[in-house]
Amino acid sequence: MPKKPTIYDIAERLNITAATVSRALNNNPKISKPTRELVIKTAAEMGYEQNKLAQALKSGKSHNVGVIVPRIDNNFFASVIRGIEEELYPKGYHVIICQTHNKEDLEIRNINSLLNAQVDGILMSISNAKIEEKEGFKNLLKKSIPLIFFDRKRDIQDVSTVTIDDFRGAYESTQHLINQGCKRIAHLSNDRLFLIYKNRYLGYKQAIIDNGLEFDENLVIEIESKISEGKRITKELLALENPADGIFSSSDFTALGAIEEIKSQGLKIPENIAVVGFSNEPFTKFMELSITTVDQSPVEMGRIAAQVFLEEITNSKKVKSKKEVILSPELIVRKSSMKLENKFI
Amino acid sequence: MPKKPTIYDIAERLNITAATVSRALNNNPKISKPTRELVIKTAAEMGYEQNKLAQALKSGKSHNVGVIVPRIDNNFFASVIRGIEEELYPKGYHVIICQTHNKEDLEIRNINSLLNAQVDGILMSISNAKIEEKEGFKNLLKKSIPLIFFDRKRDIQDVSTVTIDDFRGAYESTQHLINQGCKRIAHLSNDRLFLIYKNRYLGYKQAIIDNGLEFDENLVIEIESKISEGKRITKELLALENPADGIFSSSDFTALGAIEEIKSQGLKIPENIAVVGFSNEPFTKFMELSITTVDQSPVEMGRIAAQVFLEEITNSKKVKSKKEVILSPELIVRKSSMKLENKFI
DNA sequence: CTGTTAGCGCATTCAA
DNA sequence: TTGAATGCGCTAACAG
Repeated sequence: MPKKPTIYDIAERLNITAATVSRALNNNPKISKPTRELVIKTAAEMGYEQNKLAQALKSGKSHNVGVIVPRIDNNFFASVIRGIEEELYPKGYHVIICQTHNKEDLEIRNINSLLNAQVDGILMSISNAKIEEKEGFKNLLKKSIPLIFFDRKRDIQDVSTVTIDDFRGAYESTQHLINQGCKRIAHLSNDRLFLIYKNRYLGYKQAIIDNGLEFDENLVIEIESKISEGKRITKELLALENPADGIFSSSDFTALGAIEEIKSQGLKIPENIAVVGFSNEPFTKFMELSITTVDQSPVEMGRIAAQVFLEEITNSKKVKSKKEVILSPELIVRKSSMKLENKFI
Repeated sequence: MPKKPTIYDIAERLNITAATVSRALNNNPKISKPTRELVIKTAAEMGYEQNKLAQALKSGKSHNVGVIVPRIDNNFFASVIRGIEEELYPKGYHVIICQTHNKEDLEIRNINSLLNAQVDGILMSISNAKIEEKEGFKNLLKKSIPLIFFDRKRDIQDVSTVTIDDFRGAYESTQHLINQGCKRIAHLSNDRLFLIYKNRYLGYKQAIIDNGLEFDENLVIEIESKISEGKRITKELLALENPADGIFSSSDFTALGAIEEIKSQGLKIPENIAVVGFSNEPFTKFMELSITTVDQSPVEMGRIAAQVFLEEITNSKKVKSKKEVILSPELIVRKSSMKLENKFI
């Protein structure tokens, strides 16, 4: 394995100095055309490749960004990461992945570890419901590197965010269920310290109220985003004396659990109970009883988050500024909520 | 934003030298306990954090590994990456993600770009059917860093691989279809320059022959792993004068396309045609007509690939050696191939 | 046990 | 336009 040539090796071969080589390779204007061309040609011959580590150490820019998500094998997060990578790779950035598994301490360790690695920015979907109270996070805020939240965010000064309009997504979903004739709609929520769940809850509530239906706090339940949890809680909901005739779930997984439970009890979907999920996970489309859901355009979300990062890194001279991007949700009506008589609504 | 303290800052404060600080921080034995403790305490007070870039430049180890996949928003690859990340993070490595979108030239650029970034190893599932012929790849082979192929591999000297036993997975799938009574089984294949597809084809063929059925090359079709392609080709298959009564697909996506087409023609699954896919994508399980498929334990595959990397990085003094890990596939029988009379086979 | 020195590979300032 | 010198932050060899 031959040692990698450095700019010194090529300088020596050409009887010039490393500085000149560096300039030639970096399109520095202060260099003669013949020299530049000679250097570039020789570099190619010698199989020279820039050592980005050295460059990074010198410049203070690693050209790496860290992305922190609960887990990557989840279509939503994977798609966001896809968008981020696609946007950043052409600009010369690499994407470093960290998973939190929803462990609060692991998230903080991820942050520190990325900071040590000198990432130029961090894009994350948080796992700590009150992340702003953690020491490790405060530490991150003090740095001058861009920090961007996507999807699961908290409102924190100087931290830009990219989300969809969760309130609207929830409002439209609930309105859709009401249009289908539902009168008593349950809401499978999640920890509302996370703004996305809070906003979905608020959108749901507002739609109920705006339509003159009775808002019943007992029909709102906070559970983890798991199929089994959806099942478990739906069993309870169905056992109520006055059961729901519609379910708006803040997660496709709990919606799926709900559907399984409803079917196992011999009830019809959507006739007896209509169901709407959230996120447009692939399985919601492929199922025989396809699930109505809200699309969050995750790839786009990733792209935008990456763009916000690029803007912030560019305008870094200016004062820190916060940018909030809110994408439009798209309600995708499928069989789980489409009652026959209303097929075209 | 206060400037980050370096070991010099803490050395100055303590009236000692940076070398001593470095030693204290790195658990070097040649240092007195009081000094070490004082340094550690002071470092903590000053909010010191190690700059891994400098360490990397000095040591030649970035503690980053590159992972190259066609795309990340695909459950199989996302799960492999999950496994890799989980295995490597505790060892102090970060995972850098690159996507090829199945573009051969992009894959080569990804390799170069990761090499520039001084990654300590590359784990990849290839997009170039004959990657060994590409200049950029030969270049990578010359380096002394570990290279590991997972899933989509090529047999190349010195390159370790982690795959499942595709031959066996295919053989068992086909045998299963035969057990269900299928006599004329089609195979939706893919570019067989990729060993995984070649082996699946060979396993299929062997099962046909071993069972004394007629092997008909016309029933083997190479297509891209897309739902639409599965649909298109199934339409052709069904139009044959002597159509198939079973389909073994090397991809869940083409299997899904096949199922959609079969159903749209009013045929029954599995009664008229039984279908088996490959990969155990989540949707195969959630569908009403769940799809029989072969599980590749992707998270495990990622973990193993990471372990192979760690072994190679550790034994780097020795000669380069090639390791081949072959995981067991697991046939998961579901409705798409389970004929009623054979429910328990 | 601790200090001194040097260098990883590069880009940039100051001279010439 | 080019060369010489310096430092990014850290570690390791060599002294002492």
